[in-house]
Amino acid sequence: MNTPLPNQPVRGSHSGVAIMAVFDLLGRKWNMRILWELRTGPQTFRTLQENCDNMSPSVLNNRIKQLADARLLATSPTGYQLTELGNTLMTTLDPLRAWASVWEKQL
Amino acid sequence: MNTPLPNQPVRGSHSGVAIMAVFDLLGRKWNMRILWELRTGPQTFRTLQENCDNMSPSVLNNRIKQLADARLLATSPTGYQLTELGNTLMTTLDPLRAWASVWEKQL
DNA sequence: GTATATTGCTACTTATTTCGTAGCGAATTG
DNA sequence: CAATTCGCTACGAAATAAGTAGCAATATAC
Repeated sequence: MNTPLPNQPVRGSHSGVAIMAVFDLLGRKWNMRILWELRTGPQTFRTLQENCDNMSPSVLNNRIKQLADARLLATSPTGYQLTELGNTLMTTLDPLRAWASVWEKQL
Repeated sequence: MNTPLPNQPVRGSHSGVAIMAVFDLLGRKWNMRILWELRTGPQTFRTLQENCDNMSPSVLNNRIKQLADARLLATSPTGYQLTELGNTLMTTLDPLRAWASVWEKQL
């Protein structure tokens, strides 16, 4: 499973359009969640795993590599943390929380 | 595969917190892409399939049902289209395009 | 009004992804 | 130096997605 990056073909699309790479990357299970959990600060492998409902370590490890390839997270002395890019992504996804609560009310 | 909805347990989380349901739903392959393709207007089953890189009809059908359950899309005389909720979701995801292009530049 | 094409699917098989569990080697703590 | 914690790998089982064929219903063409 290769890491979807802009300017190169991604799963299901050969256009290389950046937004398609985003959909491919974030559409893989756990990726959005992992970034979300790291919003509030760095976490170790095992803490992150616990916070992501004990997702399997093999998948977590795989995801960490993908997200690192995509320059959205990086390792630090205190654990994995968002890069600047990862942070700005989370900021653009931030309004999702508000949307989710509207959604919740309407259902 | 059940449809993740707020206020009920979703894959990997039993909290019922709305944002987790969003991650579960949007984290499934094609869901974000399908909504994105419908941004600009209604599409028939087969057109949608073509625009989603000829995804398999079985999965498309499955996703349509999920997204309809989640009240994000509905059928109309001219094909499938976003509901009001679906539209507001796409609006909140709109800044992703801008982020994606920054991402592209930095890689 | 009958042949042709298109549309929305379903069925089924195969491939890929994800899960779940066990556990190892390195670093840290007592 | 024993015990724990940590990051991670291996690997079989389960779930999900892909790929292909095709059918029934409606629309279009002649």
